[in-house]
Amino acid sequence: MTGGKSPPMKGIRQLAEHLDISIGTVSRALNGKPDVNEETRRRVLVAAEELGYVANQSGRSLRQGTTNVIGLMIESSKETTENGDNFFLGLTGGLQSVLSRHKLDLIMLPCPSDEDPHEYLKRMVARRVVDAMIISATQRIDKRIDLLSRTKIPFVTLGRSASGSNYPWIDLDFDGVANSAVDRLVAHGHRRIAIAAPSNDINLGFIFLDGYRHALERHGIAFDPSLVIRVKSSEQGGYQAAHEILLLEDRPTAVILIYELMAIGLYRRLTEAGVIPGRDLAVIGFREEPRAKFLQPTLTCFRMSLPDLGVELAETLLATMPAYSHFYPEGARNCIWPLELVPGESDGFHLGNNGQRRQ
Amino acid sequence: MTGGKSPPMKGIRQLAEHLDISIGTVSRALNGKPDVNEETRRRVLVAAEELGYVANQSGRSLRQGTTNVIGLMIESSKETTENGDNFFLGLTGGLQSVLSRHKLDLIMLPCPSDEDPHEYLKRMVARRVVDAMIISATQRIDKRIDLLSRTKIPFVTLGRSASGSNYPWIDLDFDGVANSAVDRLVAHGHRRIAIAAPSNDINLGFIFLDGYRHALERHGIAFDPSLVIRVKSSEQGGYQAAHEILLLEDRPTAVILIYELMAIGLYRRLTEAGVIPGRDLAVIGFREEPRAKFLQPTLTCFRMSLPDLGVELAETLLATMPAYSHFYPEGARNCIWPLELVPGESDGFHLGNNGQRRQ
DNA sequence: ACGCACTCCGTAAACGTTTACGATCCTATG
DNA sequence: CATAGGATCGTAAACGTTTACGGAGTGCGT
Repeated sequence: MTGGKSPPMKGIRQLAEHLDISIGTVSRALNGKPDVNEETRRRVLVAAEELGYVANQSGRSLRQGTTNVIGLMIESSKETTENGDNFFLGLTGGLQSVLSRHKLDLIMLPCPSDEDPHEYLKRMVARRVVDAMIISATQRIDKRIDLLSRTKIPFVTLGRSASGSNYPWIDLDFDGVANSAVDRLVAHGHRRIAIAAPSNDINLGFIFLDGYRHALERHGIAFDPSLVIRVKSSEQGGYQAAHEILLLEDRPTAVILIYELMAIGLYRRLTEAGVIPGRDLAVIGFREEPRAKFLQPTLTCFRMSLPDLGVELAETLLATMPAYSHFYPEGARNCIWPLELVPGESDGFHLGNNGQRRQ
Repeated sequence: MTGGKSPPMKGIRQLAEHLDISIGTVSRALNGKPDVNEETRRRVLVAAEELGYVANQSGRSLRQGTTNVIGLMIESSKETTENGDNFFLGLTGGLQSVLSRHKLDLIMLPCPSDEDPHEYLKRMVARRVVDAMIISATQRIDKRIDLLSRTKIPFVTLGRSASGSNYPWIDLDFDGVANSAVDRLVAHGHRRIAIAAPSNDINLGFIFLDGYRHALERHGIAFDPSLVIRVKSSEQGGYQAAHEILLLEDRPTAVILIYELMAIGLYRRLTEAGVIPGRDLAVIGFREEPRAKFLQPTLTCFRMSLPDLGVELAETLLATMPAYSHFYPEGARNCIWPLELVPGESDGFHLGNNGQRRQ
């Protein structure tokens, strides 16, 4: 029933002429400004709906200096691409539930793999295509944070950098995960626990390793550098990790993986060597994902709610934006996001020998 | 070394004043227009780089009526979010490799799960935030196609609808996949082949089933409606499918899944019943994905190159855009994207009994 | 009758670009 | 020398909005 007669609507001017009202009043009516008769407002809204008029974003942005768009930057590195994108999609639901309340739209900005993320971000920011930014995969030292602070673009990062802490970030509780994993394994009698993590450049890996060391310390277990396997967070990395573990003289009885995707490669290499995960080597992975459910034996790993994390990110971001901060007086920032352990079979707890070798 | 002295650059006017050149000339210099001295152009470019000037997108869009942004709409349905997939991110690389050649940027537009995709698209289109659209998950009858055609926004769909065929689309070769799967199973002696597919509303399922029927026909096998299992394309759907298959009186010896994620649920239910995939029931899945590699026995499925598909999509889209069509004179449209079979163990071919029961 | 306050609306400027048009200068050609 | 024409640049209009400002009308109290 709607629309279909006049040319598809050029702009607010046509709408004003059609109503025989001034263009300024139409704008005020549409934007809920006070100085307009309720009856006229109704007429305007009806006509707008009828003719399918929606304000041109460029004109509006140009005038207001604001775009009403929040950008979620995702760098489609080769790894990310392989890993899958349900992480970001999982986030969007929660993000949008908060943003839409303020009539803000979310767009995802995939950084081309052949472009420097810093340059890409710079371009996007300079072009003023978004009002604020959410960035992830934070490096230990990340130029993007300086850029955003310097240009005064509101932002929040998923993952903290090592640099100054005076910016809003949210990070996963890698420390807690490492501690919890070690605790669980030690309680099961394990003393030689390996860890597979990427280079320390990724802050994630750094914190993870740190938590691991502290947990060992807490249990009076000496830290053995040879048990730190440096591999990529991928299937191949997992294969490589298993390979190196098998070569160790005093072979560990357990291994903690920083990423569940590594488990598939690890399983494969172990199986080749006749070593059965869960029985001969306890395995704990990091994140629960649909994929992890494919594994046999099922992987013990950690779960988090992506939608809830999205909500937290959005609220933290809005709290830093002058136009919206009064909605979020707490200004909650620098949150460490908890994860919950999901028991599986890969740590061997389901087997009879839940030996309380706790000396 | 770059930037850092003057206030972060307001606009082209400041740049012009700084150079003591008229604003028009600066614009022409930056945009590579001919009427400008090469020496001045150099000066302008240098100064722009130095001061970190990048044209404001809103101003530019408003004047030119073009945004230089291509939108990839992704609807984050509950299934997509939960399932986890690398599909869209896998596409972006190929898309961008083509788009960046024309200085076009790609943004991903995630439709909120609580908003009608059609309304969402309408909003985005009306606001003129993108020059063209790529939409996916096409329904058999999809209002979005009418909307885009009516408003004359260039677009390409991934997946064809049942309606008029006079628009650019690219679709996966479900027909070929179904045929190839049936051929393979029949060559192995199977006669009772089940298929698990979603409702016919999804055009994908419709075409898949159609290919399946034709393939059976070709081999002189009667179509048995009871072998068509209608379930959701998810893990639960797979479980459900296995359950229903096990209940059938004249149990099929093989099953074709429309989505590899179903395999995990299917495997689980089969294992519960003591039926071993690959030995007692041949299984062929649809799409190769990192997570399919988690399965034991490995899944026979079909592979495609997502980056290449992205390239094809981008080129098809550009071919329909007046400003770029001359780069793609073929105007290639309506392409059916081929897939390649990846042999695994789940179809039992690796076992000795590659029985040539071919009557 | 006058002024004041209030409601409602129209006018026009401004946002940052791009670009059509015309002006200026220079060179070559007659 | 006059002039045509090319090279280079400046001027100003236009894109579609929003919004500060002021004007017209109305009602009310004095």
